[in-house]
Amino acid sequence: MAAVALGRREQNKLEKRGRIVAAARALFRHKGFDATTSQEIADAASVAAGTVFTYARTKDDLLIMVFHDEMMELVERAFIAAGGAEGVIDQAVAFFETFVSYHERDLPLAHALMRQLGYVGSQDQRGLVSELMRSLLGRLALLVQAAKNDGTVDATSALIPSARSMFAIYYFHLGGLLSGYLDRAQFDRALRTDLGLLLRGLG
Amino acid sequence: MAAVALGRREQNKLEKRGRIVAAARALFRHKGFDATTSQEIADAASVAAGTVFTYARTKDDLLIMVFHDEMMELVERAFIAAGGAEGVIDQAVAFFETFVSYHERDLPLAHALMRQLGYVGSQDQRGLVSELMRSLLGRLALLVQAAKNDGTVDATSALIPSARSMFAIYYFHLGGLLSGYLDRAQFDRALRTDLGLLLRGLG
DNA sequence: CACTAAAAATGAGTCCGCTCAAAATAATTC
DNA sequence: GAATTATTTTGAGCGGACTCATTTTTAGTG
Repeated sequence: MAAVALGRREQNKLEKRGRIVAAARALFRHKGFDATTSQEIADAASVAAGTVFTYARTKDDLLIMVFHDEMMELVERAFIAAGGAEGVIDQAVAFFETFVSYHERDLPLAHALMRQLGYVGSQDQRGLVSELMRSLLGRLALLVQAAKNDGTVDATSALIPSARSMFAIYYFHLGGLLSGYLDRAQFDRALRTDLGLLLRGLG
Repeated sequence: MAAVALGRREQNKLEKRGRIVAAARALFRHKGFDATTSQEIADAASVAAGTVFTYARTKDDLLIMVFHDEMMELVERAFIAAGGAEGVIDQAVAFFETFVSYHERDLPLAHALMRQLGYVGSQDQRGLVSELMRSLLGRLALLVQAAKNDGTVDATSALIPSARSMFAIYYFHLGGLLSGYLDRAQFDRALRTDLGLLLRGLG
């Protein structure tokens, strides 16, 4: 194997970090974010209480870390799911529903995550979040590009603005769903309606 | 005066609540949200530590309360500001810039507020937030309605979906601004671009 | 007015996220 | 391989949000 030029130090750190994030993930899923104490995470990862905070500045950072990897994969799955649909709207809906289905398995945790995404504090977080956002908007932009080639979408529409507007609409309604303003059916309807509006345009 | 059918009890509660929220507002502005302790708020309002939490379930609730009244007024000011512009886009931009200017006077506090809006916990919060949202979307819808009468906006466009899509776009970029991904100039540009896209439509 | 019931205020105490000085461990130098 | 330096781990301790049994205040009643 190449690239095993990591000393014992780096090896250990990487492995320890993995244990901590895995412990946090398991506990967050099992007991919920708030009900999980940093001490429990430390115990489950077999490290001292303080060690947790050398790998994550705050408990919130830990939440972002827990989601980051899974979400990066989800983006790919969502993109594939979108490919199974016809037309930008249905593709976008399929894309976003992949995320919603994922969140529906643990709504409270998804809610906790959304709190963090709305409040990116540390530099570490910013890095992880913007990486995720770039990946997600990139995939969405590919869908728009394909529609432009089809002639469904106007050739002059800018890719990134289109993608982020779609995401903005999704994200707004996701907030409604997770905060309990909308049920799933209302969410689906609102998402489709507003994406349709974006495609046709107000004017 | 009519409607002074409030007993001493209700009077006192109302007055005390006012003192607590005012104290919280002053301290949040002066020291920041995190740096302000609930004990300080209690002291400034001349109540015991525990009393604060009979008027607000959590410190976060207090933040929502602090903003609620001001934001309700801001909606009206934003609507008036929008009236000074021509065309839906410029009107919407003027509308939203009223909020941004307001937030710019205390970006960290605005950031803290946004964290809460993304995580509505208690029933109390839901009430305040949805009241605010209804008011805001209502005003935005009036702008769209006016544009429909002008013929600028298609007569078939649904009012509420249009208004909330505009808001979703604004809110997404506001997050970028407050989290430090965008500076003010980038924010302004992105907002205008994406609102324009919504008006013209992708298709 | 006394008296009782209900509501509100109180503040000492609990719990938990996070810090930081000291201890342990790994890398480096001679 | 001993001594030195650099990095990582540790866990007792601190600060602060929030709780709840007790006390105080108000509203109702004869």
